[in-house]
This record gives sequence, C-alpha cells and structure tokens, in this order.
Amino acid sequence: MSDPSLAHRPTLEAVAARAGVSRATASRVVNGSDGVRAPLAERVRRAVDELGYVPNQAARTLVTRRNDAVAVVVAEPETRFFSDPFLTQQVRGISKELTARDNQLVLLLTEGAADYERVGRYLAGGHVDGALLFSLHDDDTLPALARRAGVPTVIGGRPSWSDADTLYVDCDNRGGARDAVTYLLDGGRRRIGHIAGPLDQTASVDRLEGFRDALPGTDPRMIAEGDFTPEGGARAMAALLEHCPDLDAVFAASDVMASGALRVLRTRGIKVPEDIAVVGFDDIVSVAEWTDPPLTTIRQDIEEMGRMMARLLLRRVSPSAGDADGPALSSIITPTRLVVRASA
Amino acid sequence: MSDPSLAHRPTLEAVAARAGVSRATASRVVNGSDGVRAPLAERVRRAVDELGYVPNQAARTLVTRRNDAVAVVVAEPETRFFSDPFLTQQVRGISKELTARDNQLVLLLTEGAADYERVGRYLAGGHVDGALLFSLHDDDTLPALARRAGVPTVIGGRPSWSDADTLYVDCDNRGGARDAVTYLLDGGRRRIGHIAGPLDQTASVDRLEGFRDALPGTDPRMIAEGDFTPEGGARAMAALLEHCPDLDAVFAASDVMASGALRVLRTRGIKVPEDIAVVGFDDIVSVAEWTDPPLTTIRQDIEEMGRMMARLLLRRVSPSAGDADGPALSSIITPTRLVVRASA
DNA sequence: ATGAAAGCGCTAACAA
DNA sequence: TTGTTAGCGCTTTCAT
Repeated sequence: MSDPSLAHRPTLEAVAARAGVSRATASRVVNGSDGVRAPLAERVRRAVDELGYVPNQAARTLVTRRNDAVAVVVAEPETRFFSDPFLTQQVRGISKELTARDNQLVLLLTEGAADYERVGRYLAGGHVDGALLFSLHDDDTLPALARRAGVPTVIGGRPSWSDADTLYVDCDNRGGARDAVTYLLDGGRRRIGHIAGPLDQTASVDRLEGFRDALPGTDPRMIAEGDFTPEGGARAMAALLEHCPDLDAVFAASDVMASGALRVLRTRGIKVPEDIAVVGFDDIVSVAEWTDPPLTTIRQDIEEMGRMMARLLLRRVSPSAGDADGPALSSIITPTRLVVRASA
Repeated sequence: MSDPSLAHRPTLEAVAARAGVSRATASRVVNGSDGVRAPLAERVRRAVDELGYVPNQAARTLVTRRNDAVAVVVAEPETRFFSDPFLTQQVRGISKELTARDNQLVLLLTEGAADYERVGRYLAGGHVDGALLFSLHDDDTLPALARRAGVPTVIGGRPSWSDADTLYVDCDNRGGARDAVTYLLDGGRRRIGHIAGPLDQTASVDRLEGFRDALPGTDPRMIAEGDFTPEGGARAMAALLEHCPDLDAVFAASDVMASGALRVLRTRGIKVPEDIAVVGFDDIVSVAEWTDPPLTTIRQDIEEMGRMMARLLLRRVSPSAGDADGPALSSIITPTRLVVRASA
C-alpha cells in the first residue's frame, strides 16, 4: 500500500554506483564541496540527472542537525491574520527570501494559549532551525518558549520589552506618523485629530508618539482609540467629531481604521478632503486605493520587512553563511514614505 | 558554534537507560503501541518527563518514511493570495485540521513557472506526505508534477479537467449562483445582469452556468467579464450600464467585484437597492459587511473547505488511519447559502 | 583526490 | 512482554 514512486527513489548509493565512485565522492559532488576532480564530478552529476536523484532530507538532517526549515509562528490569527493582508504580504516576503536560500517555511498558526504548548514542543523538537514570531501581545510567552527551546528567533514588530538579544524588524512607526501629521500641517490644517490603534500594541503607541512629536500638547480629546478594525475607526471618528466639531483633519493609525472613518464622514455629508482631510497608515493597497476618496497614507514596505526578517534569522542561524560575516546582528527599523492620494 | 540546547537534547537511548529498559520498549511507550506492562510504561513516561525528551523527527522519518507534514502549494500568489482573504481563510482551516492530527503545514508560494521546478524537486524529495494545490490555471502543470513525484494530492477548487483520481474540494458555485439569481427574481427584478469572473477559471464558469440556469436565454450583453478585482468589477458594471440602461439588478461573481460595481453605481447616483439590486458571491466578511450598502451575497464556508481538503488528503495519505475506513474517497462540493444584507 | 567505515536517533523484525 | 539487532540514507572523519 505504500507509494511505489517513493519506493523507487534512488539513493546516493545508486548514484555512486552508476557513476562508478564511492558514496563519499558522490556526496561531495552533490553538496558542492570542492576537491573532486572535474571528470568524476561530471560523471556523478550525469548519474544524478539520469536517475532523478533527490537527497533524502531526513537522512541529511539526522547527521547535519540542520533542517533548512524555518517556522513562522502567528499568535492568534483571529486578530489579524484573517482580514488583514498585512501578514499575508509579510509571509510572502519571507517565503521569497527563504526560497532563495533553499529553506522551507513551516507555518504554525495558533488559536490561543492552548496551542502554545504544541508550538513549544514543536520548536523544542528541533524540527526547524529558527522561528519568526508574529502578532505577539504585550506579555506573550512565545518568545520565552522559543528561547527555552533554544531556537533562534526574530520578531515581527517591536516587542513591548527590550532586551539585548531580542531581534525584531519593524517600520519607523513614529517617524511615519510624524510625517503624516507634518504633511497635514503643511497643508494648512490646524485642528488635527488622531485615531489611535489599541494602545497595548507597540505599533499604536509608537504612532501616537509620532503624532505628539509633531503636535505637542494636543488636547487628549483629539485622540480616540480604535482597534484596527473599520468599526473601531468609525466609532473613533464619531467620538472625535463629537468632541471637536471644528476638526479639519484626522490621522488614523491604519488604513483599515481610516476606511471606517471615511465612511462616517460620508454618511454625515462631510467632504473629504475639503472639510476634513484624512491620512491613514500602512498603504494596504487593496484598501487605500479603494476607499472613497482614495486614501493618502504612510507606506511601509511590508514585503520587504518580511524579507529582512528572514534574512536576519538565517544569519542568526548560521552566522558564517551568506554575507561578509562581520557586523553584529541588530534589529531593523525600515523607513516609511508618504503616499498622496485624494483624501488629504 | 552549534546550539548548546540542541546538543543537550536527550535521545531515546537516554530515556531507556534512565527507565532501566531497552530502547525498543521506550520507543513503544513513546509511540503508544500497547503491549508494555503498566509499571514499565510508567517508568518510561517519567523518564521522558524528567529528561524533557522530544523524539527526533528526522530519525523517525528516516525509518518510517512518514513526515507528518503536508505542503500547501499556492500557484501565483500575485493573483489572489495577496489581497484576497480567501486563501488565508482556507489556510487557517487547513492548519486547524492538520494540527488536530499532528501534522505540519509547509507553505510553498510560487511566483511563476520558474518556481515550479523547485516545487517539483521538493515534492519529489519526499519531504511531505501530501500536497494541497491552490489557484491552478487551466493547463497548470502542478498536478502533473505532484503526480510524477508520487505525492498524494487534493486540489482547492474544481480543476478544469476531470479525471477519476483527481480529488478536489469546491463549493457549489453553480447552485449558489442559481440561488442568487432566484432571489433577485423573487424580489421582482426582471432585467438582471451578471458580472462574471475570468472565464478561464472554473469557478467563474460554474457561476455563470448557475446564472443561466435561472435565466436561460439571457442576452449576452447582460453578461460582462471581470477579473475578480474591484477595478474589473467597476469596468464590467459600466459596460453593463451602457448596454442595458434599464438594468434593475446585478449578480456579481465575487464580493470584491461587487464592491467595484457598487462604487460605479454610487458615482452615478444610482440607488442600491432601489434602482439596481446587487448580489455578490463569497461572503468575504471584511468586504461584504463594509461596502456601502452592505452586500447581499452567497456565502461559502471557506474555512470548512480548508478543513475538508486537509481531511481528505490525510485519508488519502494513510487510508487506514482515523475514520472508519470504508468508503472510497471522492471530491467534495460544499453547500452555499444566501446571506441577505442591504444591497438586494 | 578518493574510499572505507562509523555513526546520526529511531523503528521494526525477530528472538527470547 | 521485553530485548537484540539490523538498517533507514546520508555526511564526515580518517586512511590511503
């Protein structure tokens, strides 16, 4: 009942036999280590082709203790993995980078604390060489788990604690927010409100900081907390409107919240950007380009952040490989950029 | 330079020694095979706990030829994996099912034909016990690749060819479309147009069929082809309006296209649903609940479809396991359901 | 530069 | 019921 084609799979032994060399030599050629004379190497390569040989990863892992696989762990998909293209895009970047370096991506989605034990076991099981952690809460135990398992780790988004050897990749949330508000100020806006994300996430806090950098001493009632959903954005917009009827601009901490805000403004017949200008954050294209009017926003290169995370992790996994292995590894803050559309 | 914690990892040998039994007995306990007397088993379990033993998967795979891992292969992410939460949701269902059966999910994203070779090698490499294939085009070579690699496969969405042992999971596209149109007819609509998806995808074709089932002999100009993007939906809507100014309803083959259509209608001051009723397809909640007005649509249980794919594949991988292994495996068509919101 | 041989940690016959 | 033993396919010293 076992699969015939698997049974057929040629081993290194077979390749060696066909090429008339020892298994050791065949192995050397397959792994590209030098010190095999050209003609021999050529014969081995031909044998590989003819037989359609593919190395058995399990056997290889058993001896090298290398998996060439990396886990992507997403804490609580319900939060964002669902509707937000954010993670999807990031995963795509990760996938590209991993692929380029012949690593595989093992996806671990968790539904809550109960799953953490399973993830911990998995990481401790040495199935992967490293882990990329996403969507952590404030006091998430996942990083500790990974550390205990002895698995090198890189975190997506600045964690709430800071710690010498915690590596993360995040965009310049604070600088981006500052740019957004500065742009509004340059456009002559004076009564600028802020729709913040949930303030137990660092991204929200950092964006709020940026807002304050540009607008120190803002009346707290000009700031409303949302939750990164359209509904939350709508509620926050309504609150803002109530507290400050003479508002002339809003900076929302995410495009998705901005879309909820725009909706409220439309419903009330408030013209955007004439009466109130709106700036978002993220540049989730499928959202920002399709709001009415299209959204001016702060762009972060999400896919690139994914790539960087993967690259960082891979260097952490095997410090020697790839790059000119000099500089110590450190966290990365990627730049943001204002994208002007119609809403501001 | 190798990770200390990995070096420390106890082997089965160590467990056996500590429990004072042979490696074979320890293995039996760990793998839950019966025939080990209770007290011995207990001692082994204690040793496992004390040592924090976790089986080495590579060693296990090497002998069992089982990976307990499944690949999810997505052809051309640019198409949908990007903005469409569809795949994300499906992956989530897959993940849940796989997790429940102690299997891992290896994600393989491809960017085009060049990547197929890599995927083929990977599948042929016996790294995974099976593969789930998504977003195939009409003449996609991926299934052939997987077959050649001898890897059991289940496809997401009805493939364009049909073939005794090609297993797939899809929703009842045709029936759902029929229901949508019937609902419009029951509501008294008489001039009903259709915004189709790209007709080189079976989902689009099937939905068009369903439309025709309910409305045989429809003037071809009442049907406009979109491409599953908002832009495409908008263009198709404009075309429809031009050809049939007296339109009183539209059935769009996806929520995303419907959102584009709604936008055009709003721009032209056409009231929805008063002047023109709109029904979508998919029930992507983050889209359908947030259009203006919220979208009446045909719901498919995307996550459940993911679960079913995983379940089907796992049964195909090891026919004996799990269920009361009687019935032959067959493709699955899941039901759809009308969800009434405000647009129709 | 090449080959022989010793395992990596585990499971599964086979013996006892 | 338990233990002994032979590999699974590969990499990697160590000889040659």
